Amino acid sequence: MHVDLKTLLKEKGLKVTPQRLAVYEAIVALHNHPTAEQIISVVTKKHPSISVGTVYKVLDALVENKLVKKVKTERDVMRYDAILDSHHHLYCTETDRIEDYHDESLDQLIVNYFKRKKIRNFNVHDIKLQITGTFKR
Amino acid sequence: MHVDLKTLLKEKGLKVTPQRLAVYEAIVALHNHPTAEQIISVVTKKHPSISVGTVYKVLDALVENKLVKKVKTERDVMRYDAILDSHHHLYCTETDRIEDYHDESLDQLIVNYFKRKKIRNFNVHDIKLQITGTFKR
DNA sequence: GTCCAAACGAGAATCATTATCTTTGGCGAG
DNA sequence: CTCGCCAAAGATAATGATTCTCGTTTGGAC
Repeated sequence: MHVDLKTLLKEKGLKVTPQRLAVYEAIVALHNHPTAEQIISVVTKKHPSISVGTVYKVLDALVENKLVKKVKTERDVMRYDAILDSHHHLYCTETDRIEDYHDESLDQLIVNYFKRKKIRNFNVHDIKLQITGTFKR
Repeated sequence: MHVDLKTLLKEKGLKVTPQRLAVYEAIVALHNHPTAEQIISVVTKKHPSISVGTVYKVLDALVENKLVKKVKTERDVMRYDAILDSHHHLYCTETDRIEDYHDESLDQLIVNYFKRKKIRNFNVHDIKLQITGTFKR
């Protein structure tokens, strides 16, 4: 079950527009970190009148309000992700696929580690693992 | 002491050119993950005849041969880094500064963790931590 | 229904990065 | 040391994702 975007937009004082709903739907439907290009392609299929610039503006607005996440890979364009919670990423070096990786006990381990060991001159807000490798066939 | 680039290039069967030396020197001198733009600026100060395209080609060649690393941040252009070993990154959300973070016991902890717990359908090659936060003043 | 800031559409502009094509020069063979 | 080949450099055009501009439309408070 996904949160209702209409409600979230209203809470943030943002207008509910068909364009925003369409873009958000597209991201949810595509899951797995689509690029702006993929999002545009899906959105314009249903709503051919929505312009490219608008999709980018909608994405920015959603990111700004933490309804969507922006991800960047080593050799790639931006990717977007309907937000859920903080998670790690598996990067496949062969196919460029990105998958989410959730692992609470790993998170616990790391949090505990940094509870004991501080980094000099640095306040840690968030830690994400970038796990590169290959998917088994 | 830094490794001698000349030797490394020769080993890889690459030609030793003043342009490659200059670019590599610039990265080493700048440390802290310069952008291509910063590298170009430093390089052309000493060697005004080196063209922008060449710097990019040199960077590609160095990355290709694992003499330099390419890093991408969330809202930024590419950054480069003279390679030494695998390390983690501290990202400052306030200043956009990136610093290396080495921590062998942390690496050990994580390696051990994944030695016990495998990820379904995925062969891990490398794990990097992306630690975001702020530097203390 | 009216109003107006917020959002949109269309397309131009930006700018980091790539590609193309010609010229140069590193360096191994002789 | 000289030659010749081919990788590499130079100059510049092209690309392409993203941003900007500006005139038009519209969500939603009143």
